[in-house]
Parts: sequence; structure tokens; C-alpha cells
Amino acid sequence: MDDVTAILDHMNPAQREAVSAPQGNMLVLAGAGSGKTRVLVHRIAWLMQAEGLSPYALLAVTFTNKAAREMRTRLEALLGISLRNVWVGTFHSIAHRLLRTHWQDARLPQHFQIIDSDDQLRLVKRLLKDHRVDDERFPPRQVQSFISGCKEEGLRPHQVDAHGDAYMAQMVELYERYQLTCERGGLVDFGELLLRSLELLRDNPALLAHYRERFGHVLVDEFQDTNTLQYAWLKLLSGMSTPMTVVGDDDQSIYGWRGARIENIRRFEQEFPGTKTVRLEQNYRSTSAILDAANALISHNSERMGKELWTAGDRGEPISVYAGFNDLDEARFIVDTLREKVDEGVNRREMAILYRSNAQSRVLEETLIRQGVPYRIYGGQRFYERLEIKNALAYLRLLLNRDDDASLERVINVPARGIGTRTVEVLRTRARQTEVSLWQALHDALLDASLKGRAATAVRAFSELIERLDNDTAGLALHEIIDHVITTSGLIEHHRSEKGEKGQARVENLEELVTAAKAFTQGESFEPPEAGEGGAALEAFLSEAALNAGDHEADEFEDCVQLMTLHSAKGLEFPVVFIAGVEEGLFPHKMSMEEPGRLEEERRLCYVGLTRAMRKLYLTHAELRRLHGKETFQRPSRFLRELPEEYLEEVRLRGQISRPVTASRPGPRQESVDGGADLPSLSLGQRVSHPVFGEGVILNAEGEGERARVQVSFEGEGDKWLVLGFAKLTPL
DNA sequence: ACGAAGATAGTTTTT
DNA sequence: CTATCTTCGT
Repeated sequence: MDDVTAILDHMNPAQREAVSAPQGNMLVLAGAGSGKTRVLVHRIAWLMQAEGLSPYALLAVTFTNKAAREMRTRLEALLGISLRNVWVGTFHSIAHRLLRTHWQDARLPQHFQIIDSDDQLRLVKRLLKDHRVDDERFPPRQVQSFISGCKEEGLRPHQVDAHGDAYMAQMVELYERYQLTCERGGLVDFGELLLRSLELLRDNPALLAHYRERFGHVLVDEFQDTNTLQYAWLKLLSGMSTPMTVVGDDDQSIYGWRGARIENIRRFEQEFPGTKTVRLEQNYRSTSAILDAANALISHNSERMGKELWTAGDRGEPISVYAGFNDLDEARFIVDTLREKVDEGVNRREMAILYRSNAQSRVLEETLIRQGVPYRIYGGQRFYERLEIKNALAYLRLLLNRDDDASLERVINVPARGIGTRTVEVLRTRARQTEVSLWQALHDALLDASLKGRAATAVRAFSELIERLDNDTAGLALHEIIDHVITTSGLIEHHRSEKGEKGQARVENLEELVTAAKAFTQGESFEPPEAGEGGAALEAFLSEAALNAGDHEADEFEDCVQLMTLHSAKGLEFPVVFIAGVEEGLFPHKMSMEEPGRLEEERRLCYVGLTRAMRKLYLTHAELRRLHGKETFQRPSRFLRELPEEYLEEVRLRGQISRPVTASRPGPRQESVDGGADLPSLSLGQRVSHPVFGEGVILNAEGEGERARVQVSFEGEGDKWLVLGFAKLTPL
């Protein structure tokens, strides 16, 4: 590319402004479908070609591996050069890289291992047992999230103030003990990667100076999702002097519950001097009906940074709203519509069904199966999170580090080799009392004969197995090591003998692990300091497995309808989108309805959902739904009422179209349900009296004349549908 | 040491 | 309802 201005070809004015701004802090408020990634990639290209930034002076940070991969690929394609070893990666992979390189300064063992949230939870559970902490009062998950939460806030145990509260004090103590366990085992969790690398830079001025010098420009994607720690990390690294380009959308901040701080993007302009803000508001994805509806919805939120999506394209079809009698009817409508679309020539992969919570997928799946529509669920368990894979990884980790208690416990009796809970308990007690690792305790116990008989034999056999695996695999290639380990440890055989298809699948997964290792050795992008022989490759592979647990996607080939939660839909787009279960209590979820802040996050989630649709959007809800085993009357979501009716059309059975959903709209523009001359005239939200059920409020209505039905919420009696022609309702 | 029966809880999940 | 965990029995 000779002429740098070619980078700006085919860009709209806002995009150009963002891409070609001179170096300096910049905030790009990138609306959904506004070409965000393109701007990011072209911005980098511009910095290099117009500003002379070296690829090695670049630091580009994302949240997901997928995003990092995409950015790297697109950048390579645009620049026509390889960007291996260039600092493009997730927060965690970059922190990891820093820690591997400077493990001594970070006060970490050279071969520290990364544990994922699952390992972390196991560790916490173990801790609670060991210290006889009541796990009713301190549920492992809560303890885990407390620990992660502290780390995300950048707090070490001694920095957490319990305010004399016994409960908090206990939590802090658990955090401290957890940290000790990790230190002893050379284990680093996700939060620790970031916190430790922050401390590494903070406490080593020379190192910090080196990196500040090195990075000429820092770019951050999805800035609205950064947590306190990540924000502090960026601030430290940039030193407020290295220019930063951050890209994000406050309206798409949906991970507050995971520690993301929407304030980070809101205050960026004030905290970083001379920040130039560019808004990308032109949308290239959706019809204007969809965009206008989404704009209207999100305008109900407060403290927005302000942004309105628009398109040069057509208004398109209205948004269809379907009210099912129950969840089955809702599913039936969706699947029928899906099939009609397929008949019209739409590919199944172009259609997605989104829902708030995973439990909702069940009814949808059943209906899809019954009607023979291929589908794929996006999400669920990932490759490196599978039990059999984690077992194999645990063996591998023991090869590198015998003191990894978590891994040792995981596989000491998998496959079963006669080491029961009794024996493990003895080892644990000993390890705790003498403050050594389980592996050490195990050998001590064998030496002083406190383990005897069958237990001793079994434990010795295990110890010898690990040593033998280590010896036998010395000098082998990575995939050979893994192959040898899963065979010799008996893992393959263990799963082969499992009954059902499950065992078969597990064996296949283990074999897949060997294949993955082979691929990893070939395509490795990050070279650790002393890469080359098997051990270093194994270490890199294990880290990779923890940091990049594998994709959710599978079979690109089969043409499947996509099912996923609204959260996992972020960043994706589909020509046809269904959002199911748009009901109060479900979406917004009842757990998030009380606090205004959380309700706004639900609304942003809805905004994300709406803006996934390119051409056609369906919103469905059910009046009656099975929830937790019992039938519940559901009211349409408030979000439906927040969409302007001019963009909506209510769909009745078999595609018949009736009036807009004004039926559920309280307020000044009430539609009345006129039952006819001799029937009472009623409106929604109105109080009525019934001879049997007493007093209630009208929630919903449908139909006309004699057959019109209204849903009334009676005090003490619950919600009921009543036919106006029969029920004796008196307006109050 | 494994399996069956009972108890329990039940949003969302980038790393 | 149903997935998951715990406890108890063999």
C-alpha cells in the first residue's frame, strides 16, 4: 500500500476521523454494527503507515481469544505482513506473557500453572473442608466469587477491610488461605494473572519504564467491559503518556455482574488528557425499523454517553411480536416460522433464537427435534473443560510440577486404583500439618510407614506411575507425550469401559487432545523463553489450554439454526433473529429487576439482542410458562412496551396480522377492549370485580366481541384468563 | 467403592 | 421439572 490514504477508502466520515486522528488519546464510541473492528484494524494500519509506528510498538488488547485472532488475521490481511510475536492478545494472554518472561521479578516459580475457574472452585471446596468451614454459611461459589472479586478490585487479603464483621473476616481468611495454597502449588488463577502482572510492573520501575518506552500506542477493544483491575493495569502501563485508543459502547455493557465497570468508559474522557471522542453511529447491519426500535428502547436508560444508530438503508419489515398461550406454543410458533423461512430460501444458519437463560433452550430444542429442524447450541461445555480432558491435563501438569495438589487430587484415583477417600484424607491431613504438598506428604507417609498394606501399595503404584510417565516421555514430542500419558495412565481404558455412548465420546475427545497437541506444536504463535524440547512445549500447551478453552463453534458445514443466550450473541449478527421469553421476570430477569442499575443492564442486554438482527426480528413471549416445575402466568416484558408501536406488528397464529401490541400498553394511550353493546367496556390496568374471584386488575386482553378474553390478576387467586361473554366482570 | 435414593436449588460466563 | 450434590446402604 503506497498511498496511506488508501486506508481510508470506502469509509464514512466518522470512521475516517477515528482511523486517521493523530496520535493521542481517543475514545471511539462504536455502536452495534458500525464497523468497529474495521476501524480498529485500519486505525492500527494508519498508525503504522502514516505515523510510522513499528508493529513491535503496538499493544492491542481484547477480551476474547476470538476477537484477538480476528484482529490479527484482518491486520495481517490488510498489511500483507506476518504479525507473529506482535502484542495482540487478550488481557489474560498478555499478562501471562509478561509473567512468563519475568517470572523471577513476579516472584513466581518458573513453571507456574494457570488454573481455570473450575479448578479454582475445586480448590475452594477443598479449603472449606480442610478448615471445617460451614459451607452452608460460606457456599463455595460465593467464596470463589469473593476471591475473584477482590482480585478484580486489585485487593490482596491484607487490603480488604472486614470492618470488624466476623463473616467478612472469615471470607478474608479464606482468601488468604486460598492464596497460600496457590503459591505453594505454583498455581495462578485468571484474576491472579492480571493482578500479579500489575504488581510486577508497579514494583519494578525499570521494567515499567522499559514497557512504557516500548509501547508507542495502546489499543483496547470492548472497553466498556473492563474491570477495575484491567483499567488500573492499562493506566499503569500507558503511564498516561502513551497514547491509547479505546473502543467500546456503553450501551452494550452487559457484564457488570462479572466485575465490568461501565464507569471506566464513562470517565475515560475526563481521566485521560486530551481525549478525542468519535462516535460511530452509522449502522451497516440492520433495517431502520430495528434500529429505531433499539434506539427507543435504550433511551429509557439514564447516564448514557449518547449515541443514536441510523442507517442509509430501508425501513424494512416491522418487528413481529407473538404472544403464545404457553411456552410450547411459543416454541411452536418460532419453529413454524423458521420452517417457512427455510421454504422461502433462507439458510438455517442465518437464523438465531436468543433467550435470556439457558433453561429456556429445552422446550425450543424439543420442538426443533420434533419438527426435524437441525440446530446447534452455541455455548455449553468447551473442549478443555471436559472432564476427561481435565483429567488428562492433570496428569500432564503433574509431570511438570508434582506439587500441584489440585491436579494430584484430581487423578490420584482416576482411573480407580484403590486409593479411597480414607487414604487421601490421611495424606491431606499430613500435608496440612507438615505444610508440604500432597506429593511430598505421600512420600513421607510411605517412608515412615504410616501408610501400610493395600493403601501403601496403591499409593506407591501411583507415585511410580507418575515417575515412569515422566521418564518415559523425556525427549518426546508434545503429542507423543500426551498419547503416552493417556494410554499408560489407563485413562483411555477407563473411559472405554464406561457404559453408554458417553465413554465412546470421551475416548474420542482424548484422541482429539493428541491431535490438538500436534496442531499446537505446528502453529504456535507465542514462543516462551526456552521453547524447543517437550517440557517447554508442554508448559505452553497447558497454559494455552487454560487460557483458550476452545471454541464453542463446531461443524461449519451443517446448516443449523443457532440457539444461544443473549449474552453469547454479543458481537454476532443474523439476518433473522428470534428473541424468546420476552416476559417480566424472565427478561428482565427477576433477580435483576429490583435495582435500577441492574435493570438498566438488562435493558442493554435487550438492546444487544435487538441489534443482532439484520433484516427481520421476532419477539415472542408466553402467557403461561412452566418454570421450576410449576405453571406461572407471565406478563409481557416492559421492554416490549418501551418499543414504539409503529415498528411493531402483532402476529397471530399462522401469520395472521392484527393490531399492534397496544393491548399490553398502560398509560394515556390505552386501547380498550370493547366487548360490544351489552358488555362492559374495559381497559388494561383497570380494576374489576368478579363474583367468584373478587377484585383484580386487567393485565392483558385479546380478541373482539363475545369471544374477547382478558387476563385478570386477582388478589389471592392469581392470574386468570376470562372470556368476556361469560365472565361477569364489573369495572370499578 | 460404587450406586441408588433423597435433598436442593434454579441468570448471564469473554479469561 | 431436572440437574447436581449429598448421604446412606450394600
